[in-house]
Amino acid sequence: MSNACPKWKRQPEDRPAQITEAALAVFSRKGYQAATMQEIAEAAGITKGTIYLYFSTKAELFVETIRSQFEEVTNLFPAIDYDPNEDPEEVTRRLGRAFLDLLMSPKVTQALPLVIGEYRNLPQLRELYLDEFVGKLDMNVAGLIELGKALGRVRDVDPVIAARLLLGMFFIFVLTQEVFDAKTRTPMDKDAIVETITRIYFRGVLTDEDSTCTDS
Amino acid sequence: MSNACPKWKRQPEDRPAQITEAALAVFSRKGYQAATMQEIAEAAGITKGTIYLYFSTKAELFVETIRSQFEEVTNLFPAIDYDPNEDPEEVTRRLGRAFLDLLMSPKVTQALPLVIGEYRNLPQLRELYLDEFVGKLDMNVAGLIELGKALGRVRDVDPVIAARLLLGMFFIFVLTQEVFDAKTRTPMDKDAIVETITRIYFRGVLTDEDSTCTDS
Amino acid sequence: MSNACPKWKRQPEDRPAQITEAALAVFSRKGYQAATMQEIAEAAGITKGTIYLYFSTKAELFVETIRSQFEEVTNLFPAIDYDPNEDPEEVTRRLGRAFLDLLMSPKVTQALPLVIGEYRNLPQLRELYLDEFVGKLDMNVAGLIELGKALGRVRDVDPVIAARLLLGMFFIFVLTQEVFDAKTRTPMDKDAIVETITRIYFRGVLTDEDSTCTDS
Amino acid sequence: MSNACPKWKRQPEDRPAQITEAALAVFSRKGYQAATMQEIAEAAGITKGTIYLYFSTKAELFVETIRSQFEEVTNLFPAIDYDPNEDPEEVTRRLGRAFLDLLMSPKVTQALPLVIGEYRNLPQLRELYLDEFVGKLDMNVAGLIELGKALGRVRDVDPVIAARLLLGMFFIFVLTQEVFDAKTRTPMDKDAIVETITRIYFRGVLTDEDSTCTDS
DNA sequence: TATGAATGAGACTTCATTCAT
DNA sequence: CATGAATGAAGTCTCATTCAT
Repeated sequence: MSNACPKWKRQPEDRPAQITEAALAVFSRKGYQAATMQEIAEAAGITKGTIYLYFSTKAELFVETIRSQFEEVTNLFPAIDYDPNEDPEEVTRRLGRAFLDLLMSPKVTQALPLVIGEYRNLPQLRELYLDEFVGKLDMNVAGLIELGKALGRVRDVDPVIAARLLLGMFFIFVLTQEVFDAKTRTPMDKDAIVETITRIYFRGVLTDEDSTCTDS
Repeated sequence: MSNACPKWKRQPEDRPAQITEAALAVFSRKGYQAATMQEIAEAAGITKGTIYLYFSTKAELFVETIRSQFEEVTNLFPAIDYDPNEDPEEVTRRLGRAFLDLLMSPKVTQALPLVIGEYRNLPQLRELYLDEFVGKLDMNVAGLIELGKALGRVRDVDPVIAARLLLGMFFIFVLTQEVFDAKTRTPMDKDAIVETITRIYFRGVLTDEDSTCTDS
Repeated sequence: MSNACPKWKRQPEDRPAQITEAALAVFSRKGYQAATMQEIAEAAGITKGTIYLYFSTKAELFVETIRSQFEEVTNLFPAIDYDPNEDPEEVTRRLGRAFLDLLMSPKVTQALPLVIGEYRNLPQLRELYLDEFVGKLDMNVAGLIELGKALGRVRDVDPVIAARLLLGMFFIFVLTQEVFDAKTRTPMDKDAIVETITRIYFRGVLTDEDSTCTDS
Repeated sequence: MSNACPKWKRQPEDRPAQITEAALAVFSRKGYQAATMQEIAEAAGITKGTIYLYFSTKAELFVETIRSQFEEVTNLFPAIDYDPNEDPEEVTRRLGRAFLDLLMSPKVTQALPLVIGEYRNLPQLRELYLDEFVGKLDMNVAGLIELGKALGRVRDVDPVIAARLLLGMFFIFVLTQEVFDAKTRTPMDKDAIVETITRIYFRGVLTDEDSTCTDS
């Protein structure tokens, strides 16, 4: 195909992916507006003009970059196999762990703040966030909760609200510890976080003493 | 008195506040970068140059705008009077309600995404968010949790982590329902949200049956 | 006159002079364009608006500032009393000294580069420089040279050219040593400069041996 | 070849030179501050943005413009071939002529006042003037003077001071006649100027009669 | 007289986008 | 396909000048 390419040739096989990867890195470092096509091109090892062969505007490049990240993320969590005999708390501790790893992966910690920062001017991002991210997460977790309810293991709560609460618990740590880098000021042990989330989500903060005698 | 003066309004005592208010509106509609000083000036009913009499750069105006919002918010929640005889769950339901109202106020729903969108290029925002917002919230709630622990009402959890989890539960709804406007697609009853948060935070999702016999 | 002025009152007796003095300092530090009315006002201990009570524009202030300096300078050199019996070389050494002192005074070293920098956009400066400065200097010195020629002491040279050459000899040192501050890199003794100028101007650089036998 | 292309000229090999040439013209007409990038671009037949592909700021463009002029000038005078048998006065008359032509060339008459007008805010100009212009001129001429001294032809004068005096003699005419355009009011014959400079520089203004008997 | 808040035109500079090569 | 020189619209910030007090 290439007539004896002398050095390393930038693989032209998957230019779009090559570009969105570089774009994510740059967008994530500078933000959407502050990032320049020049920088992105440099990061991708190509030149400005070439980007326009694959993406018609900067906005489109941005949206596609975000979409490709979200796709990769949501592709990761359908694989929840649930064994009804397993201790439900244990199931969720395991799930919670996987969940936090996912939400703390660079894909998410980079893409999320970008979406939050730019959804105003790029309406597609709003759809993307609500449908592809929150929506799919909700649906996944809500399904588990409904299952638990059917089995009498889970209380009578709104499954979607409950699902989103679990997301929120993880989210706040991702946002604060990772995105805002609070981990350098108030370090928190990842295991302790997962453990506390799991415990509170399942048992609540009150002692059993209270929990056995109170009825809300 | 004479509102017929065609040009030139005279300083209405508090120009800075007048400007930051207009600025919040415009920033919140367009984002930091996309907002122009021209627009902000128009929104404030003055001219571009006048802004620079009070704020030396756009960045400074932005940071001060955010700071003033955060100040107003954090000034609102020290007023937590806690009666030890009151049912702790009831206390928190009440507090939770106030909390959600606060976090769902325009001040927060406008300021937060701006901070998340721009903290990269404006380091002061990071401090502001961590110190003035998360930090103060953590401290407040963590205090209550410690009190609960001392009274034997609350389990042995890390107070700061537990506090932040509560914040996260509210936060995800603010972000999703308000900021991203999911309330127009998946409306959720505010009371149901607060009720579910309170119940889960205190009792967990599992039924009492489970909760009395399991030990994590 | 002043009803018990409490502290030091800025003498309102001669505002224009007070302002041009401050203006010279600021203009000279920053240049005409880079100097701001604000700075000048501060340097004069008054406020911006006040300047406009005495000078209608920045350009006018500038021209008047320069004019006042040139006036003071040219007022200084008519006082050349010439005693025909005195050794002409000695006369000029004395004059040269006074001349250099004058040209090296802050008035000149500050005003000259300003004129050179801005004569393009302010035609009045060109007149000022040519008429008030060069013209008067030429006339003064040329007069002496004509006198010398009449007495047979001075060779047959064009008096105006010769006069201006003397100015040039001093000028280059003022410009280079003072204005451009070369004195910090290639310090030169003031006396040596005056001595060399005098000697060369009167005797030329060639040795007497040559000077007696060559005829140009 | 095709001069019908409406938009978009392709890089004519040496854009930088094309730009600095246009810049010199505009700067020299308006001064540094008053010149606009727009005007310069128009003068160069390109658009504003293009200038920034070659010069990062207006200040850099200015300094480079000056530097390129000075370089061309200083590249012109090393070619002083000196024949010891030639009459030294004749040598210098010849050199003086070349010197004046050089200093009176547009390169110098345009660049010098610009330097004098802006050295305050652009420190590099000071270096440029002192090192590239005055320094190199001094060195050149001082070399000749030292040679003359070694041959016993030149008196015991400080070579650097003496060299600079010669520069000053030319300089004042350039400044006054050319830069300030005094030639339209008091025209002076170029040959007369060179002749007078040469004569005075070599023989002084005093008559031989005096020169043979006085000893300073 | 003096003030200084307000004005608004104008400059530099950036950068997404185009297109001749 | 790829390039990168060129474009030009747009935005921030400055500052001389005005004028109500």
